[in-house]
Amino acid sequence: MRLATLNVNSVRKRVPHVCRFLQSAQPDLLFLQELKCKTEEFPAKEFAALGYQSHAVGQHGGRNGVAVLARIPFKVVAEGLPGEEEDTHARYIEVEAADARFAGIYLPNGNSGGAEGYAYKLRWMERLRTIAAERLDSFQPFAILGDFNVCPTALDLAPGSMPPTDALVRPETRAAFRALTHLGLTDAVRALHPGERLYTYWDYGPAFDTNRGLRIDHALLSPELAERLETADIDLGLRAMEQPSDHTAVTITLRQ
DNA sequence: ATGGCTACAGCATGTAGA
Repeated sequence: MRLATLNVNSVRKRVPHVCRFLQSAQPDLLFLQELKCKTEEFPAKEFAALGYQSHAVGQHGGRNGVAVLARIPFKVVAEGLPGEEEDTHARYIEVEAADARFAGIYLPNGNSGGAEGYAYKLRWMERLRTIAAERLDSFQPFAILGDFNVCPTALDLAPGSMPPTDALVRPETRAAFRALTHLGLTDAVRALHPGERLYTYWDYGPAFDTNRGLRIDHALLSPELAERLETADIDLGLRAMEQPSDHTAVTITLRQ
């Protein structure tokens, strides 16, 4: 089974990129983030033509938005992250497929909106930890894929590319990420590539050519799925295309 | 340390991204 995640930075601008990725990587499930469109504007037909059914959670105002594309049967079980009723951001989708639960997330960046913007990010991470704990307590195979907006360690960003006060690397951010993984979730890319400098995001401009990037897109696996982990790879070709997203895709394969 | 990019809303720039 193949699972993938990609922050598209506007899905309508990235239809060719997503289609190329679907055809080359052939994921069973692909989670998208930063749709930047309303639900009804999601280009479902283009993906259906390639054999992928989809479900989008869009948002008014051209911000956020998450979706799942699947070539296997799936059922959407959540379109938002529980814990804050007044939270209208489209940042969470959860599906049931292949006898497992998969969450696709777009975790808040946390650099805008001042202190409240960062506080929202930390609250969101705590809400995610709560949900992850519930899923793990029920012993259902579970994974979280998406744009976490967290560089977990110093190995996960180009040296000197960020001030230590940035919301992606702040100690409180990293502690919240560890609180999540310490529940018993495995960082798939890091598990198979220990010690390697790998990035999933490069700023627009010269950053990709000079490989000054960040590793902020992750796949976290419950023990049942981590035992089946076979490969975890980052698609550099997708980021090298014309008019790309500033992120690229992470793909993992599970045995069976 | 960030906006030198990019995208969006909506029509001039402001906000956000990371």
